[in-house]
Amino acid sequence: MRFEQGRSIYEQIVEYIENRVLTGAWQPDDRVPSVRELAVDLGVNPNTVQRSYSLLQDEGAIYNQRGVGYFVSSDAPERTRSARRRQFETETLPRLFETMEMVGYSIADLEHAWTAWQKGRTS
Amino acid sequence: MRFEQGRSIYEQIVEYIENRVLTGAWQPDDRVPSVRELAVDLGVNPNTVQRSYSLLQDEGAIYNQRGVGYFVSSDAPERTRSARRRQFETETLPRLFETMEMVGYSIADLEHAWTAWQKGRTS
Amino acid sequence: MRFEQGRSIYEQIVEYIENRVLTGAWQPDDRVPSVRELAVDLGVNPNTVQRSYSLLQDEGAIYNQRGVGYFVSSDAPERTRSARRRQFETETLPRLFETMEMVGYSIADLEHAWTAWQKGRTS
Amino acid sequence: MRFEQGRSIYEQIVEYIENRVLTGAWQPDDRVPSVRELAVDLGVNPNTVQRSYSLLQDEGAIYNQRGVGYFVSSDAPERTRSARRRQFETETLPRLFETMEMVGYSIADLEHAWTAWQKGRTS
DNA sequence: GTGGTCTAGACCACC
DNA sequence: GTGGTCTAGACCACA
Repeated sequence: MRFEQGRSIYEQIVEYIENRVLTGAWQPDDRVPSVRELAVDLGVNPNTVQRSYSLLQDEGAIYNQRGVGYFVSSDAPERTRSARRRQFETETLPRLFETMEMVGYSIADLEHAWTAWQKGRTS
Repeated sequence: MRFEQGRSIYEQIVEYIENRVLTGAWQPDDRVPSVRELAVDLGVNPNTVQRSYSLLQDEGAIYNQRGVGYFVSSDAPERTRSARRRQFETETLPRLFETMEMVGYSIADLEHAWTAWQKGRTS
Repeated sequence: MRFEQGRSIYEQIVEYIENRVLTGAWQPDDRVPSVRELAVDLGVNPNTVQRSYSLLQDEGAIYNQRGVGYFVSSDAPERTRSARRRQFETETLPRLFETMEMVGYSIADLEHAWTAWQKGRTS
Repeated sequence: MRFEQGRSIYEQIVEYIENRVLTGAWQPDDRVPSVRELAVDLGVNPNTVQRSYSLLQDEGAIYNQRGVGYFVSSDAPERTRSARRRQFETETLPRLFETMEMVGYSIADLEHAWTAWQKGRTS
């Protein structure tokens, strides 16, 4: 995984893990990688991973079993999905529409882009 | 103008001015407010405005006439619009589509949201 | 005449006038344009031209006849030429040579550039 | 390091660092001094160094690793060298040649000066 | 009047 | 520890 610059790394890790959960790659009660393990994998400071895990735990997406590790919560998928969806509707969409109007991007353009993107996705 | 927190002020000023240009509120060769003037208007430090102006000048959106002030470049609208559009297509859209798929938001849903937003816009 | 940005306008005007003198376009005791006249020609604030003229007068390149105008000094060509030459040898050349070494530009390269430049000059 | 007056400090810092890279004193992926550190070394304000680093980052000469520091880019030497060379050919040389013609300095004179300078360099 | 630079000092997010 | 941002205030060159 490569990180974009301009956004904090710990946020990108959170997003990465949420995506794993949303896509079902990680199932409820699966054990997630240990802090140190993931830190090595991502080439990142363990403190940074720790911060991401703490945040995810606060949100209830993962839980900790002392001395054992972190695990995916049973309701993580629904919880994460609804949170994302709410954020999507209240933050992403309004901004999206404003930008579209500003740069002259029509809803038709957007549909084309969507189908094009789906093709690229499946190929 | 009020500033969101979490993003730097000078970036929001840049965006604000670009929007002025995009919407045609400021025409090419119009003089933009002086650094000090805008600083007072926005209630920020002149250095902050200065930074925004320098950035806009680097992008070619405005130009400076020594001892007189800053002016909107003749090609500022097209330049800004195409820059925004490119960024929109390469950064915003892919992320958007991924999120849509992840949270189960269809292109039809998006069209509904669009028409709803447009109504709210005109009313 | 178009001005570069990054250098002060009054300096460029000084240089411009010195060049007229060096090339013989303006001869000793010729009258130079009035401050206002040149200011209009160059599309510049009269104060700026005035500043250039004052500087040239201090250097002895031009002299003023009250109520009449400015004139090229009799020794202006030699004076200017020797000043330029001194500056060239003490400031320009050392810097030039350092840059050449830094970017790997040989004296042979420079000769080629010279002949090429001369050709472009005559054509 | 002592700064010339008449040019901005942050530009001289940029040049200083580019020279370090060009001469190979600083190798790709070497860590450059921290902002605060260099500021103390040079006896200037950290903001000034920060400005230089931002500029160098924009040019791609250095990159930032969040929370760690700045590092020399892998292609910094070539990139910097070619940029300098381009600037040399398009800005320095034409002006040089014009001055030479104006003050009557021949290419032969210049070769002599070059060899003399080289001797002074090695001794 | 204009912009450009610099300092001093503070606060913050991040690693 | 690192860089990033912002403020306040000053000084300067320039038009």
